[in-house]
Amino acid sequence: MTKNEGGAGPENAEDEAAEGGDPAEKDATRRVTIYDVAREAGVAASTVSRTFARPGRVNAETAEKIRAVAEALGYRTSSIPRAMRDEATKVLAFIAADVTNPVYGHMMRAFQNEALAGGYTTILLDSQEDSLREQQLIQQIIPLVDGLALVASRLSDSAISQVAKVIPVVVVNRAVAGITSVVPDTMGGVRKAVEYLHSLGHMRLTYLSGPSASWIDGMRWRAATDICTSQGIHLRRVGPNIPTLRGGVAATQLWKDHPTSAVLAYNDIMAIGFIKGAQSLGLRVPGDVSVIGIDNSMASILTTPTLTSVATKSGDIGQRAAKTLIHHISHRSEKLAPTITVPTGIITRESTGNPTGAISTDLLPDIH
Amino acid sequence: MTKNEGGAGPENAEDEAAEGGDPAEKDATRRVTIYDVAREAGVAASTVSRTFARPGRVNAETAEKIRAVAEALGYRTSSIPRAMRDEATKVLAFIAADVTNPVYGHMMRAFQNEALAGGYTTILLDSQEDSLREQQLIQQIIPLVDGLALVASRLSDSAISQVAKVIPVVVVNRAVAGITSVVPDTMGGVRKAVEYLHSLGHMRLTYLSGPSASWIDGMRWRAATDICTSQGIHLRRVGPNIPTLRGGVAATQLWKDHPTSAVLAYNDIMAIGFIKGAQSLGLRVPGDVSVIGIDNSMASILTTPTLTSVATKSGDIGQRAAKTLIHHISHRSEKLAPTITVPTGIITRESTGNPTGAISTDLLPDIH
DNA sequence: ATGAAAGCGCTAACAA
DNA sequence: TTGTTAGCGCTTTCAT
Repeated sequence: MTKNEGGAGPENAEDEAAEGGDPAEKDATRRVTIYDVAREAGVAASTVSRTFARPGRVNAETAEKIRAVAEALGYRTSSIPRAMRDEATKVLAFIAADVTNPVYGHMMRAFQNEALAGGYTTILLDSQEDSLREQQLIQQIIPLVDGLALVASRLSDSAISQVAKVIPVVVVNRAVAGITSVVPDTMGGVRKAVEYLHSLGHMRLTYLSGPSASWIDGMRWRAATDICTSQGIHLRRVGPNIPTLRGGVAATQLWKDHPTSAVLAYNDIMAIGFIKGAQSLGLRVPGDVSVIGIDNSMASILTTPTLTSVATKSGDIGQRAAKTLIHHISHRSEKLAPTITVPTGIITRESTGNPTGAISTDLLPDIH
Repeated sequence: MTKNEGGAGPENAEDEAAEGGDPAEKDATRRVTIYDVAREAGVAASTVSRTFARPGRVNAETAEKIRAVAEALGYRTSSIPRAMRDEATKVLAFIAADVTNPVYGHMMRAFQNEALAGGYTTILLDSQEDSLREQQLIQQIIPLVDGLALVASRLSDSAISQVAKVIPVVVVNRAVAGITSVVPDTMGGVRKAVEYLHSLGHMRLTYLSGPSASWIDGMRWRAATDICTSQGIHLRRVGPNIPTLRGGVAATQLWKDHPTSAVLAYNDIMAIGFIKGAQSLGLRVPGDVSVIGIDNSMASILTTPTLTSVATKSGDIGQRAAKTLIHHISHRSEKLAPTITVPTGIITRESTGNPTGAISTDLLPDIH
């Protein structure tokens, strides 16, 4: 890899001064090394090395010349040998369960920007919601990076702890004992949603759960349970469901056996699917059923009605995750930071309103 | 890096059997190497190397034992030394302009799955639509990967050619002379859209263009020009615009100075923004203006009215890109494959209909 | 400030 | 089949 084929190479015809009876008649298809640069610049390889690895430890003029030669020769610094010696590669991996979900895209961006500020490059990996694939990706990538952000990981707690022994890890949208994690304030967000519904007059709520392997889904359900209990609201759970539009539509069928005046969904896209499903049943939203999503994604303003949603600032999460991870890397011996919670809010839109009570009982008299 | 701190480590108290008067009293914080494994297993380092790098060239029993020891010691294979020697790392980089856009997420997935089938791991990088950042990411990542997929690159043709001299490259959603590229059949897609509008009776069309640095935007405009000319349709261009919902809304203002009965937007999200803008102007879609997007993203079925859109199978593009790139890597000397075009279709939904003619002229009589 | 030379972890070439 | 040994490109002592 990393080299040209034998094709045309017209651009460096004049820089091989000492070419005549040259000592190394290499095949001319290798990549350029510090030795090439050193020879060309008339210095020792170590000087070239220092120029790039330890700026300042070399005479400014010498460095200048070396950089010029390196540039002309097309030399590229590489973090690889550093990695071989157990040193920093200055690369961070962000392993998400689903890169197709814009929420993670935004999180990754914030992560990347924060990482960049610390001198790190970020690479994104997609586990496709598959724990085996996630495990393989992690093993593949460990040697290349200084730290890992495991986002909505589908791995078991013990598997994550295992990984964290080998390399600095921060888990996102999940908590694992002993590992630093960054999570949204689920309890707060769900509370706001439930209290809002309560204030509207809703006394019966269904939670449309997400993937069974999702830790955060469990948190959301737990939060809903706690809050509904304390508020005296009747709560039901439907699921697990596939967290897609289709999954939301399908959930409508399960919900309608025991309808409630309000529904809280695992995420926006499922909430929208549910709305579509309800509408195709002839129900009106929010007239017959109020719906709240979670994520506050762009989709929430595209649908009709627009979707009330619990907003977690994914940007903040990404930023905190990067900051924390970088701190870990540079202070490996320090005690682990505790779980970091990012605040959450609720954005009210058109999908929520006062319950009419009429339709539900009318339509489906079998609720007890 | 790659090692635990000296902190609490209660869980592995039993696996250090041969610890007593050990020969190498290393500092115990290094990562485990093939030498560690070799010593522990009582074989030569090269045998361990072969076990992982060249399976089959080693006695099954020996290999078995070595694997066991390696596992116990926590040894991890690394492609790094291979990379140092200019050999394969079996990693591919997928550099996209915007990971926040689900279109690229899907493309990346298909790419990843195809790559996996060929034994490659894929990493995703986000240039954030910034050519400087893209350039830096590329330089950073080149030493770690065997090939690059440049998706919707914002780099100049010459910069891309430069990169392609150093490492196998496939450009996606763009064509660069001399570099293999995978692009949607823009001409075909736009033709279908225009012909469809024509069949509906539309004779005046506006193209809402995207980012000025986008190669594919140029292609779409060019295709629209060609086709409208041959069909005798009046075409206008509005933009460049930021390819976001907001950008689409803003474009409405520019459009309304010279309204047309139909609008083709650079992508779905802009099309939806345009619809929102038009609606807030009191116009009905498709009654007063028909709108077509490009991408056929999920957003197109979330809005009201649902959006007619030109569908490019991003999955197919990703797959072809991976296939092509891998072929390049293993056949570097071969002549470059030509541009690969992926077919395109049109999905008609509610945002398009017959022109009424009435409103436009009525509302804005200054069109000539 | 710079050079010479000894590694770093791993693979390849050559023996055995 | 396995061990020995010599690199790979770069960093790092240790001199100078």
